[in-house]
Amino acid sequence: MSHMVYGCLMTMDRERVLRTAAALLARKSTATMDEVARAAGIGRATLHRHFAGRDALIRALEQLGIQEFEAALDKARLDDDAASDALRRLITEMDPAADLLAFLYTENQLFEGDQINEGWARLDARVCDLFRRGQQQGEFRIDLTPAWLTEALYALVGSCAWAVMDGRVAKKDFQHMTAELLLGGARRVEK
Amino acid sequence: MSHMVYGCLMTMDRERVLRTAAALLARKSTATMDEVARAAGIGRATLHRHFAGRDALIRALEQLGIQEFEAALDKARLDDDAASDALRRLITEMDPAADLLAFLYTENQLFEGDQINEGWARLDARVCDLFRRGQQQGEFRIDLTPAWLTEALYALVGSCAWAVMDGRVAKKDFQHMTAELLLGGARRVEK
DNA sequence: ACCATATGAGACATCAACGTCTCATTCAGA
DNA sequence: TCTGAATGAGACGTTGATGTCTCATATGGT
Repeated sequence: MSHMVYGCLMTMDRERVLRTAAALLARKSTATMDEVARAAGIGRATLHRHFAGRDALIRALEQLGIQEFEAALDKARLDDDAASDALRRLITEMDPAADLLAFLYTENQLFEGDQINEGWARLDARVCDLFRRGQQQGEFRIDLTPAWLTEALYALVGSCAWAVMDGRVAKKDFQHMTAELLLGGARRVEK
Repeated sequence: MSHMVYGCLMTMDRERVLRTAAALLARKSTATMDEVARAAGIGRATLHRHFAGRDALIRALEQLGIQEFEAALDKARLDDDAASDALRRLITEMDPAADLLAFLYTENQLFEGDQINEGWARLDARVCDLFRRGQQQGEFRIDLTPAWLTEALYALVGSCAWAVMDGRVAKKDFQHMTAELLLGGARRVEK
């Protein structure tokens, strides 16, 4: 049966196209479908065969981003040991998907309430729980709300990814810059 | 002469339109010229009489943002006393313009090299100098580059403004949340 | 070598936003 | 009250991106 091979090739290609699209759209969020196709090295018609339209492409990117972020959350084992170390692990795991997440973070404002993927709420909750645990265990300061720390994590990951793309921050420093700034701000100050 | 009155009214109105446009575009960066006009309570034709086109509107917003940011930098007296306190003052002064700056920060990626206002470089340098001074005086940690701390300031101000718009952070907490997180991350840790 | 499928290139209609225009109305100052 | 400028509403034409279509070609499996 060619169905197995067909399906496999499709998903592989689909994956590759999505990666390329994410990389391009992270830099230029208004990139044309034609530009996306060229960047992926395929024709515009083929791009439309994979994704019904621009909306479908963005939604697929959103889905991919949710998957990657969720995988990062799983791999980071947020409930193990100190919250600081868990946060460090999370940032490390987020690194490969930073571009995609940065794009989705700024683009999410466009999903005007009508159709927000419920996946984000679940992921938000997991991150929020980590900060809350850190606060309850006396590791993090309590005057910064978990919701804000969560928001700050996204913002710093996104802006650091953007700074790396623009050459203002070295790629190898991504984890250190993001983690240290956020941890320094979140950690409780010993008196 | 009606010219004086005319000019005054125009600039006043222009200012008001720009404010409204900034508030709207910060939430929905793809807002139509028609939506911008409606939001400002004027007709689309009138909007075009004030600003030659969408480009001109964005450029005017950019100019306004640069002005406001520069004024904030001046009022914050970045060279006085401790760098920490100067940074706190800066964030306080940025508060009123946070929405506009948040919009411009995310929108700047669209100015693809061809026409970047040189004003930003000057402002970047002033902020960067503040962080550098803090490092040289032993107040800030030196493993985070001034360029990254500058970027982080923009990112945190922007995302906090956005969080306030969405009700995830209380408006009165803007300064505290932003300043404390950034300062905690920037400050040198006593051993 | 053959055939089915996927692909790339391009043509085409559609559509939304833009920019320009006109015209009736409103409003402020003389 | 009169007059001229500014405004709002709307009617255009234009443009750029989108989505759909066809057809020739390439590719991969048999």
